[in-house]
Amino acid sequence: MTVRVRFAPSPTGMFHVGGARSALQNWIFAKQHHGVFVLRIEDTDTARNRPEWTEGILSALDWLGISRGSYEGPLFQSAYAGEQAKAIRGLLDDGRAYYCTCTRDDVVERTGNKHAGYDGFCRDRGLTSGAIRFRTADEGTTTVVDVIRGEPTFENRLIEDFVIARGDGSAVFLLANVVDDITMGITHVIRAEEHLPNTPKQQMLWEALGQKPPVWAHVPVVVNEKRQKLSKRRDKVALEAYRDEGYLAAAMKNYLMLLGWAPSGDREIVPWDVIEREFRLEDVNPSPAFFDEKKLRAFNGEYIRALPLEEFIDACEPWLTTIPGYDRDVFARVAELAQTRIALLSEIVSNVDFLFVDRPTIDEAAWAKASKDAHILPAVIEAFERLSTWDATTLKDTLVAVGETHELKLGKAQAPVRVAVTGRSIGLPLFESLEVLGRERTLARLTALAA
RNA sequence: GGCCCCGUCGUCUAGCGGCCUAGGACGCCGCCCUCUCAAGGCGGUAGCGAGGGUUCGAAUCCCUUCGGGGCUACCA
Repeated sequence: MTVRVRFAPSPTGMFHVGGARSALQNWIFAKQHHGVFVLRIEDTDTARNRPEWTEGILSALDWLGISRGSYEGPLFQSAYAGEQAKAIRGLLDDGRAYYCTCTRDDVVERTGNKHAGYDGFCRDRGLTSGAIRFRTADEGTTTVVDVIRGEPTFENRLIEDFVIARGDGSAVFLLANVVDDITMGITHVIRAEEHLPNTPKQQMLWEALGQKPPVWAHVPVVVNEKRQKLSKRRDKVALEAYRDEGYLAAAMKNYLMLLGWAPSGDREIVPWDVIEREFRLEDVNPSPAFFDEKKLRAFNGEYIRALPLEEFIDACEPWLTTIPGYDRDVFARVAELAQTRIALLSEIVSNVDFLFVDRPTIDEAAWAKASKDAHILPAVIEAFERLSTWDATTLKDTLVAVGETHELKLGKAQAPVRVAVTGRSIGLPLFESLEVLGRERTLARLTALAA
């Protein structure tokens, strides 16, 4: 039997990093077993269903290396309404399901317990319309065999007769999800732990529909610093947001896979093919993992530094081309110096923008500090003007000399020059920057601040 | 409230009865290097939630307890 897994996101307008992790895990599992990865868009909630949302999912997967055409789909849950209706009909005919017209309030009123599950009021009323509930067993237990969690067991009497279809006949998630999985021949369901409580219900459905349940694997949820499940509402969860800040896909993938799992040996930053080879679902740590952006950022810095120079330059361009006057050749001359100084690609802008703008914006706090020694500027200008060669070494020697006559060490002497020329107190090595900037522009900026 | 899951440094993890006076990574701190800032090098900080067992021996097995989380819709 060939392995078939699925990734089934609902279109919400952004791609959740936790979803990215699940997608990657499913993808690797399929690949390891020479199986098939199915992408199913769960679009049955009309409130969250827009074509562009789906496109967002496809491009996010693309970014992660799960490219279009390399998997089955996208399939749409809405396209399987017929199968779902058929399954519901069958369950009704078999007496496994029944119509119910109770509202939540009715149930609470009858049971006097706002936490109580459905009381089975409509079981034998022989209704022919309303929502449809699945009749669960009153005794016994349902055991879910889970690759990561062992065998969680649930008491059937505590599982209420749950709704499988709305009043209009359309399938509800629990049922639609199962019918689609059956229709698509899914053999392994790898998804987030939040679905674990649903699993006994879904397993009952698989069995009632005459199918052997799939192998389940509930991976731990990704949590925030307060150890709550990462939510779109309060946390930074959009994969797109990280991408736009300049996180590299490779770093993100590596980091995501380390949430709940680790490759062999005392190492964490490893090539993707090692992860693909070594990852084992059964080795996934069952406890929730904190999404630590600090660590992700450190990983990203390492990945950026490991980039061949040309690739680094290419990778920076989407951010650099937003600077008027950007020139690739000029950037290429300092790229190597910038590479060790950024952890996010977006940070490249503040490191090199002074090379392209007419006049840098002077950071006030930086100038307030550096201007204490700004009295050397006229002497620096004079010395620089006399230079016959304009290169980093000469510039440095010159500033050292000027500094000495003013009893300023290089560390002090460079400050006003740096701020005047780049606008900031921190940045690329100064003399290489001046060399690339050129004599004319350097002197103009020094003169402007010397006053 | 009920059900279920989880519990090793602040964080992510290694560990699957002796190799552990618990290893690595991020963070943090210090030192070195140094024109700023990084990068790099070196060193340091810090943990088996608690209590009972089982065993010659427990981070590893069992029980209890405490703590955290998830689910609990005619959403997915």
